Amino acid sequence: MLDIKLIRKDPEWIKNKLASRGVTSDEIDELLSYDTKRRELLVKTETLKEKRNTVSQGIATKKRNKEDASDEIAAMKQVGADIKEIDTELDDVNGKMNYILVRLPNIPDDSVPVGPDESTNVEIRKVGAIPTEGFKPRHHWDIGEELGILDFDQATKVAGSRFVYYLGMGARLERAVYNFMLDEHQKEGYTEVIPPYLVNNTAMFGTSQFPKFTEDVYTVTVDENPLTLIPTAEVPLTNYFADKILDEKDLPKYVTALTPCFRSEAGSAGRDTRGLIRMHQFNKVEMVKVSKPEESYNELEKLTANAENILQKLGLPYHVIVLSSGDASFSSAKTYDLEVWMPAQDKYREVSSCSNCLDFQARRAHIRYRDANGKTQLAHTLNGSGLAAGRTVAAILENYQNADGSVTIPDVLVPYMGGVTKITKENAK
RNA sequence: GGAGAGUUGGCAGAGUGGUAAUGCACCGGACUCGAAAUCCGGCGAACCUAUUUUAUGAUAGGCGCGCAGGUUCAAAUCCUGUACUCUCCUCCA
Repeated sequence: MLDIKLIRKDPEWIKNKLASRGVTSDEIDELLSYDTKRRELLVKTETLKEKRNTVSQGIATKKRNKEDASDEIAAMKQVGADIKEIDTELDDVNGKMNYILVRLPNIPDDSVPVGPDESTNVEIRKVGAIPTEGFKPRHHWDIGEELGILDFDQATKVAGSRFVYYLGMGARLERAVYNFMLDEHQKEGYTEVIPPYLVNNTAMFGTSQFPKFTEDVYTVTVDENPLTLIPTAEVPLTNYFADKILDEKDLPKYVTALTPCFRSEAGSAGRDTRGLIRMHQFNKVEMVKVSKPEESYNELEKLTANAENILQKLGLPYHVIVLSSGDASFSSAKTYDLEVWMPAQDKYREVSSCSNCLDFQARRAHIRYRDANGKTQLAHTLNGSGLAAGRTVAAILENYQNADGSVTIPDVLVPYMGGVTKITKENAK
């Protein structure tokens, strides 16, 4: 959520900044008119409440002295009615203002390319050589099904489309991948967390998935009490700090978690219908940071480096892009995507998204810290995948495939695979 | 699932209709070579608004006793709903 004071102070700047994020200047004008109205009503009602408080004290004194106070009480009856009326109007205006305010995306950083969508993203760097096998690379789903380590058909029968069974060495490989990631992040100073996988609406609002993106998630309701299956560990990890006032000396905070992620993928029908790329349920290792404002962009670079470290150690070619203003996620001021090379698709695919949300989530979730002067300040929050496990497995299958259909295990994963260096039809189960 | 108790400032803890005691902690001062102890004084979350100043504030006011409503001139206090915590019973990986 943006700071209404900031919008009030420089509306033209905000309009300009949010233009490429699908926000019209009319929306900002409407928002500001509600803000003006709201403040007028606040002054009115607060003046009346001050009067009520003063007179009520007088009534209390009189009553204590056994004097008659019926004139004051009669007068206050009207004041009370006036207050009620103004407060009702105030609630209405507040509601209208917040409806717009909580749906405004974050302001892109000055370093972010301005543009409408992914076509205006900019490549920052390319790492690792794209492999040139002497054979035509096959898709990971073909490799996986042939080895018997992935079963999409039976998963479709049991759960529906966009689900999968990992079997034998496939399951083992995924476990190796995320254990490796968690171990690496622990070395970088992240605290490992196992969070709740279902969260309430307040948490979903805190990280700004709600109210705008309710259709992208699965929500279960028991006795009228709705809980949402987390679409990313960002939600429970960031909300771990909700309603807290941290000590400046304890910042930055680094946490990491492996969780399943659940996404309805509404609106992506027909895209990536095969393979591990776009599932309703997938494992992801997430990194979350809470930092002081002046350090958050430096922390974003370090966070991105932590994610890149995984790809480098796995020997997977990738590139880093900075998302343009129109393509970045709702709460992000700046996002780097890491895209891994998928030989069979002959293109890069996203495996990580690293974002600095500034105080956008902190304002919603009340994540604050006390600075050296004892003043409370909003902290900055960051999050990044490190990495999506399923997509990483897909990338390993494709990049490490051999002509005979077997898949070589990246060196760093061999210890996690119990010494196995290659998945073949023979050892796959 | 059943029964009961509870939720108040960083912590502890009073307060059953008149506008949040008190203690500890914290800050300043005195005493002291310094500290502790003691004494004196101060400070009570977070948030919002107005005025003023612009830097990191000041002043006034509102709000605030888990949350949301209601009754009342006035609600921590009464009523309704709800969340959570604890204890006991039941059940359970």
